[in-house]
Amino acid sequence: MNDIKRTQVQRSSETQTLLLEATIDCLIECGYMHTTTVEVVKRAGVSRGAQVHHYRNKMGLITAATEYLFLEFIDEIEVLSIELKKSGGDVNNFLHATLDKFFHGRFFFASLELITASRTDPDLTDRLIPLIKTLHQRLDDIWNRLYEVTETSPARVETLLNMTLCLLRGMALQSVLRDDPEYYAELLDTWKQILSSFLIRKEGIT
Amino acid sequence: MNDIKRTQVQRSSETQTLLLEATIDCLIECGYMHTTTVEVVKRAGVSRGAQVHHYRNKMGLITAATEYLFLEFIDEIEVLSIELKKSGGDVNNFLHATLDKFFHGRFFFASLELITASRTDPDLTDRLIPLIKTLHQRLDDIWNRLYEVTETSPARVETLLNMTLCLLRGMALQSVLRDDPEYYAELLDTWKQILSSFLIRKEGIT
DNA sequence: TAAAACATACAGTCCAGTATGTTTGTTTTA
DNA sequence: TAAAACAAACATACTGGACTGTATGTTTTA
Repeated sequence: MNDIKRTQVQRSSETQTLLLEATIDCLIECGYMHTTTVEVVKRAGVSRGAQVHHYRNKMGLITAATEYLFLEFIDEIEVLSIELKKSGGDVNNFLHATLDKFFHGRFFFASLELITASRTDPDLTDRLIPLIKTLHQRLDDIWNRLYEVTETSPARVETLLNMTLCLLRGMALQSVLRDDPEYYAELLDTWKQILSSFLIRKEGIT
Repeated sequence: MNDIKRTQVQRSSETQTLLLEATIDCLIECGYMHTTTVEVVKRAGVSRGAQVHHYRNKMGLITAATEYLFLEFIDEIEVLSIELKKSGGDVNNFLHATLDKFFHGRFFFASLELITASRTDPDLTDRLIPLIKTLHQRLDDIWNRLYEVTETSPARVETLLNMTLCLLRGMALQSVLRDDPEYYAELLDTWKQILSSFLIRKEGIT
């Protein structure tokens, strides 16, 4: 046996991570509908008993995976924003990077499954709302630390952030049935033009 | 018996309508995940045998219901655009009406269920793509008949339509977990301002 | 040796598809 | 034109599979 002795907390932590990662992968590849506990434990390579030991039921597993996913996403954005500050990039850079996270990262499509499922599941809704609120709060903070609006802007910084997010969300959703990179590039380009005439980088922070 | 004698085509047509309506209702109220053939026939008030007679399997039922839904939606938009032409309304009116259809009509949330499900179901994707294409083509036509861009606009009419749709889509999706009418009103208002500086109503048609 | 972590087996439920039987409407024919 | 033959529409029952939750047994660490 090549069994290295692990502490209980190590064993727990490692098994939990395996389960949460598998759950997110499953959400993305199979959808909420086919994310079954059986499929998750199969992907995680642990037994059904282990899953049930750490997460009493399916809802507990889904909730924990969602929290895990959201934290990962916002941490990535945080890193991005710090790099942007350092490198002195412009609006487009951050926007582009955020878009990239949306389209090519695993955040959006996993969220899509969760949000769609929660629409008809009050239980899930109750669990997701606080998690989403925290996420948006942290996004607002990051955005506000980076930008301020021009004098002629028709909106506040938060409004422009939220419009950007809605636009990205709508584009990502459409991309499920329309695979057309040029189309999305054109939309995004137009939006960048509009946005950059209203938003300017905050000065004074290197 | 108060059985009125109906012809075969009448019987078929009425049963099919019952089934399609029930399917859409079920998609909205239960979600794709819980839209089972059993639940649909219960809502439609017909037997399982009747359903299977008209739609060989679940996929056939879903596909037919989707086509039904899309036709209904685009017909409503068509009516709206004709009324707009007659009354000489502006961009905001049509936009507002379209938004209303998105949020309060049954089109968006049923579509959301279908699109999300199709993301992990190649079979469903194949069936939805042609339906979606037709829908967007007809929307493009309507929009092009109504508007033209200003000389300073950064985009073509289609691009602005599609940005509008993405924005609405993103807002509607967010509304699942954030019930905040004022928030959406502010986003929409800002977008209207931006849009109206780029779009003008076509002349020459009463 | 007690408790946490993990594994296996079972029970109840629900669903899609199928098979087969019954009713209703339509066509044919005497 | 009325009855017989046929086909379409509708109904019921069964089958096999999948999933969640639970119960109970085994291994690993403290």
